[in-house]
Amino acid sequence: MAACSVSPLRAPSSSTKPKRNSPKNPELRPIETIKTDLLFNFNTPFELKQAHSLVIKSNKHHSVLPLSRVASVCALTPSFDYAQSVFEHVDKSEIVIWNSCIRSFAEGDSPVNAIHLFYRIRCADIRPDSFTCSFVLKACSAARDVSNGRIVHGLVEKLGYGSDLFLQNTIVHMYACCDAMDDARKLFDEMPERDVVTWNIMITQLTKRGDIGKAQELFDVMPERSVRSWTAMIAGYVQCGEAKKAIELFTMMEEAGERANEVTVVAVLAACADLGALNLGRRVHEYSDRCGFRRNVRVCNTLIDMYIKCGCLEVARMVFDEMEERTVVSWSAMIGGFAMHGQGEEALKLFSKMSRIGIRPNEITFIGLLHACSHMGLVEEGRKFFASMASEYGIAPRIEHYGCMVDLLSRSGLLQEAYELIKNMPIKVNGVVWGALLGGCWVHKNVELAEEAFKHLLVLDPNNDGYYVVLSNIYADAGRWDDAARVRKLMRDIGVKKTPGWSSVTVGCVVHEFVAGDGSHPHAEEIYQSWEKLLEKLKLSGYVPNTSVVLLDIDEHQKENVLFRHSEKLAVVFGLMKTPPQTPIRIMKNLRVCEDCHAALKLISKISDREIVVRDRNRFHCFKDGFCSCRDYW
DNA sequence: ATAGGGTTAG
Repeated sequence: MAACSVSPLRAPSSSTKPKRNSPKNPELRPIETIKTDLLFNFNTPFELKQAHSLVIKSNKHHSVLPLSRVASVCALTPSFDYAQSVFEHVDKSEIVIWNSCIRSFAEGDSPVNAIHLFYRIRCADIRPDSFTCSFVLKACSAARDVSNGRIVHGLVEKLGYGSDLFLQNTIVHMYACCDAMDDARKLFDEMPERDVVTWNIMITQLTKRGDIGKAQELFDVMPERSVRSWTAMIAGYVQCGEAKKAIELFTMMEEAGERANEVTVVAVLAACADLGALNLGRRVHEYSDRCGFRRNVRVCNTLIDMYIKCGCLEVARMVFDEMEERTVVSWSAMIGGFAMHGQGEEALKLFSKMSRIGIRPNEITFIGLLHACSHMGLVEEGRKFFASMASEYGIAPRIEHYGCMVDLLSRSGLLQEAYELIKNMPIKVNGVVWGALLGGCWVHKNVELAEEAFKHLLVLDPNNDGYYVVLSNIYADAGRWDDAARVRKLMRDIGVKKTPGWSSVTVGCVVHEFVAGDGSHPHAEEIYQSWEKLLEKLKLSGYVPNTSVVLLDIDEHQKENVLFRHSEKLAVVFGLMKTPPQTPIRIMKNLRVCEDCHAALKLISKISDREIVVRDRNRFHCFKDGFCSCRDYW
């Protein structure tokens, strides 16, 4: 294959034609072996010839499948002209066989082979047709090989296929995939004629690059839209974290009379998962049932994820149990879901079941498992899983896994061991890892190590307000008020702003949002009055406001007022007011629940006989009868 | 035989 090494795609002189070599590895294998391999399992020219003779004997030499297998092997061995001699007696034209072969390489694991084969075809002076070009361009996209892509582009023009719309689309796609967006855009702008696919390619590629604005511009002006155009935009908005816009667009799509397909459903469900939009999620679930989309594994996986992130673990489990086939993604989603909901035992049980039936875990499965161990304080179990990643499954732990381990160790009070783990990590430490140690230092009151962790955080992630808040809390807990104040001053000096906390609660089909201290809500007056009444009952049940979580230099009374306006309190009061008794209240919050709200919510669940499900930044808290599913360990 | 969306974690 090194015969013509100048440019793989230029037509060669005859001297560069590969020679017909004798087999390098003529190991003799009994013919029966080849038979049982169904003629397709050969890799040396010698085996190839044996297989060929079998193809002829079995009278299959007219079918493309064994022939393109023969051709594929030739592409990787020095038997190219032998393959050609095979094709001489076939009723299909030779280029058709090569095309099918290039295509299967282009769509397989090693698209580079498609490019190698194309080069051999050019070397043999065989004229590519437009299909050949489209397949090899597809391979260039997959291999992100823009230089060969450019050469094929030139060749397309030279061979007179330049005005073929199919090929133009493929070329635009190729440039975009190879990160040559300017070339793609230029070509797109210059195209005399475009079809809906052309527009869709541009839109999809722009959204993949996070350029949702430009994608929207094109979407707005395109002459006609297909389901795929809508889907690309919806998926694009989900990808860049704008789930609300995604759902708006989905509504518009329905109004335009377009019917969602499996891919649309996946994107919309992902948006519901992000927003905790259970009602829409349920509607899409029913729609998927009616359309038979539940046969699709990805639809089910996304459904599971949606229910998990909307706090409906049981429904997620039902969808999981009803699936016809499950992939590692299904198992990982479910394991991670149990971990997120504080049901570590279930997560581990599911993992054993998964292993028993022979599904190999991937790196994401382990993130769920380590989370589960962390939430249950299962240090030994976690250590074992962590070690088994490399030793049993050949998966190198990534930074996220180290983060989980540091979290597990430091939450369990093994702060020194966690610190050692960080110091001996074979990969670069990030803020999340130090942040996990800092969190452990808060729980276990270790000021010195907290200072050490914070030192690194100040370098790695100085704009993250959470770390200042935690360190300040640690000082406050230790009675070191001056130091706590110093941290707050440092925060001001650097210009780090505290992320405003918000919570949302769903009432009927409407999501109501509350920001901490919210006086602007239309029902603010009503909510505050309700809170005062609730507060009396809370105090009778033993609630004592924990003002230490308020890090402002104000007096106790003012601190209480700040505390009582925390967004999750406003949201739960509103939920109690506006939803029927006994129904669960579902709340979402952008930050972690503070200690005081956590204590209050436990009591509220008891006093008002309600299940309160709170989706935190990290996990779920399910408050019921005065207890929380996190067992106060979060 | 030809081009364009999608799942788990962070």
